[in-house]
Amino acid sequence: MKEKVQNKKAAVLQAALGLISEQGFQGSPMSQIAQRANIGVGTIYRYFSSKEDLINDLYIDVKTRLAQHTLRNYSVSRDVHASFLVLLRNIVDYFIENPAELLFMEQYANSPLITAATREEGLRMFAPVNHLFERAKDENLLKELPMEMLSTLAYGSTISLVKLKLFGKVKLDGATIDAGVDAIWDAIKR
Amino acid sequence: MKEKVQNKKAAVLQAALGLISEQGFQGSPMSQIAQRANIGVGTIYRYFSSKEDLINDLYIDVKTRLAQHTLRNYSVSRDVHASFLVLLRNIVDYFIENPAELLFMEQYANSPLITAATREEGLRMFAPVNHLFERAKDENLLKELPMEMLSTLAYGSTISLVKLKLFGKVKLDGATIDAGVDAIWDAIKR
DNA sequence: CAAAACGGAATGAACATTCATTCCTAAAAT
DNA sequence: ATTTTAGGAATGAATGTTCATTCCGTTTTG
Repeated sequence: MKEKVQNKKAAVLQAALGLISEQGFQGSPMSQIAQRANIGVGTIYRYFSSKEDLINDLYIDVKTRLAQHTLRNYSVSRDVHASFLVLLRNIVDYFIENPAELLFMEQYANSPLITAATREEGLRMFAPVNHLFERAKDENLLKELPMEMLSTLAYGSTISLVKLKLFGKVKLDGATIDAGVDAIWDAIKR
Repeated sequence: MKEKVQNKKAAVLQAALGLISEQGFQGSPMSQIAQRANIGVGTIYRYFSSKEDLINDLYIDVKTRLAQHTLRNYSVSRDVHASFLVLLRNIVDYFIENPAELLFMEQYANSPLITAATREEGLRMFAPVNHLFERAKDENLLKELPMEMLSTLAYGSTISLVKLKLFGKVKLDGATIDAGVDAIWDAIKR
């Protein structure tokens, strides 16, 4: 059944995500991935042609879910500032709920294991975000700095925020995180 | 001669840094490290008891140089805001000059390969930076957010800035980077 | 019952580490 | 001044292990 097929493929992806985020790609044997997914080693190769193929599929898989969550409650009708806060808060919430995804993305966002095509595909999913930045620029809300710099600053500090919440020694409540997101806006706003 | 000893050990560390930053720890065989350092494989084991020992030594090595460069031209007599800009700019400059160090640090700052003791030792080197943040807080210059959050935001966006300069598609001149550092201050300042 | 899916043993390549041997240098002997 | 000797440094072939991938007998599906 197609259902079972999807089940096994998804099981492999989930097992791989957990192991790779903890131990890295080279530190996660196919045998271990199979064991964690409760299937035989050989079965993995029915769904992925190689270990590299597996990690590229996983990259797309994670990025897809991230993009979906990021764009939750996002609407072009809302004003730019509010939209910006919603997007950042969505990213924060998603990674707080899914730490393995964060570790995986951080480790492989710039890895040579991820092919250019895969990376390209991942980028396309975030087009609305770029669009929002353009809108902000048009409305003169942003500092006069290269767009890439503004978005990179925003994303970089957002990730820092999540890491602090997940791995830091301090406890952060929702309000404090919101204040952090506001601080990020301060960095890029005119 | 002692000189030769130091030369070989340094050669191993340098070779390992280059390879590990590009291919990761598990992706960098001792044989390849030896080859790149122009020595025999066995020789590595005269200086490092294991591959894990090597990466921990390398971590200290890199962190030491980073701390030195970060604290260049830093003086407690200068005012807080100026000191802050100097420190961040030093970090940016160091990593721009040493991309392998950046990639290495990003990959292993939170890796289980780095022992708690090693991490601890690395942290101690940045005591003056924490001190500066305390001073800023005492002078009421910072937002009323947890210290860890402010420093994390600052460091995270600084690293983003460097990555943009190193791997981004846009060209960034010194003035633009300075403007970026200013933006980071905007994020944390009251 | 034929075809597809599965599992895990088998294979061969790659690897970290060891260790018997060689190399180098500098002091001792002549 | 030349040769001998000694000991630490360096080496890389050999070892045992781990791993990705393949292969093929078994089970499940339709």
